Amino acid sequence: MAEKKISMAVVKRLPRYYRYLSELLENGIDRISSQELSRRMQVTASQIRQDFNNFGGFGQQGYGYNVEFLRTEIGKILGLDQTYHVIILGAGNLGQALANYGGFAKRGFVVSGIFDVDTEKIGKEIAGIRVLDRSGLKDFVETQKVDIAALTLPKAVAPEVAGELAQLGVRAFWNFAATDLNLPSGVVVENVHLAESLMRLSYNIVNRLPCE
Amino acid sequence: MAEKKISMAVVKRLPRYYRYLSELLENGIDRISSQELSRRMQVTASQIRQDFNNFGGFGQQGYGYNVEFLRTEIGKILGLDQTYHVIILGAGNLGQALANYGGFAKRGFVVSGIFDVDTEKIGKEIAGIRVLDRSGLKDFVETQKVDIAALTLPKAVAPEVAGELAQLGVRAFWNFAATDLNLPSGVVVENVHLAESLMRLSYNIVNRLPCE
DNA sequence: TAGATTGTTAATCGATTAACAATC
DNA sequence: TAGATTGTTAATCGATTAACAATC
Repeated sequence: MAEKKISMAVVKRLPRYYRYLSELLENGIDRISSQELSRRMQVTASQIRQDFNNFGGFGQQGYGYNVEFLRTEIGKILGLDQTYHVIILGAGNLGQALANYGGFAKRGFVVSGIFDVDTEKIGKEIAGIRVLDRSGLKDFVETQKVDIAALTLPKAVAPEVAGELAQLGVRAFWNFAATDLNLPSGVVVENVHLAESLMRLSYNIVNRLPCE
Repeated sequence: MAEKKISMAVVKRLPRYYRYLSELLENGIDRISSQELSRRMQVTASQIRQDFNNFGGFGQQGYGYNVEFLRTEIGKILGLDQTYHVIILGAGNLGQALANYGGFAKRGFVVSGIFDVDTEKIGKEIAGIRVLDRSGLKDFVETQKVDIAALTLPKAVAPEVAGELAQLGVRAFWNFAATDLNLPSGVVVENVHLAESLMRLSYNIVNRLPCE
């Protein structure tokens, strides 16, 4: 299906729309105009309408948008109507934090395995899941469905482990290691580089604060 | 000092340059051309030169860039030549992960306090730092220097706690809570919305994979 | 119907890329 | 000097905003 190409700028904004729509729904608000959403989200109403129209008409002239419908549609676009099996590579603090965070399961991201090489950690349970030896990774991936691999391991080993997993058929990576993964095309990578985030913060401390 | 305004697009790329330059240096490479860096980083040489030139001439015609010099200069621009005192609000898994991550201290971000309301956690030590009762927060901020507050607490309380801290003079927030903070202008916020990151990943799984 | 608000086109703005003169 | 590569201007591309006709 050759749909019109959605720009990355739009895609990056969708999750935030989804969050705001979810909050509106929780607050019992069932309809909203682009103008009112604009006010709450601090983006232009024009942009909101342009963004939504990339996917066809979700609104109704003279009325606005139905919050529940819009939320569901954006959820579908984001692929939140599906279940994803996630394995976590690295049972350190960050890996544990991800495993324990309940919010993901709610959105259909189910952690089905946690792997490490540290014998101290192997066998322990995190969020009800036993930590497995990374030597059993190949076996696991070949027998279980794995949609996403979250990489919370040292940057020295991340590219290698990711490469192996890609070879075994894993098509999506949530990368927390401070390195770029160079994987075959067709494999998607979402990077979370905390060190870079912190540097942007310090940039703004140094360069923004004195002025405005 | 009214320097030319640097666009956010450029600022977002600086930490990645910094990372690549650090790696080059580790590998003993002391000089690099925009073309070679382009090849490694998968961005255009033109963009690299434009980016660096926002801050004045770092290179030399016919030679390229001196890696160590360039890295130091970008480090200064990013404010990495300073020390920042960080407090962590919320001693959950994510807060612990941040406190334990050694990489930050290396870059001048020193965790000086961790706060929680859970009596189970208060008094415990994380990464050598005792977890304090959040009721003592005001006192702490008034007597110690606090440059950055990392918010790893539930979204329901994050805006309120951030508001208090801003009132007490904290000017920078590293926000991991799944909510937007509406703070007075002059206060800088860097958001790390893991749920949104994961949604972008699932979007790409659903919408990118079948195509290319 | 009249009022409101979308969907969509056109105008503007900003960011990226290309090209080349300056210069090491 | 000749070759290489930056710094910088000009051209292109894409994203955002403004405006308004369509329509509920």
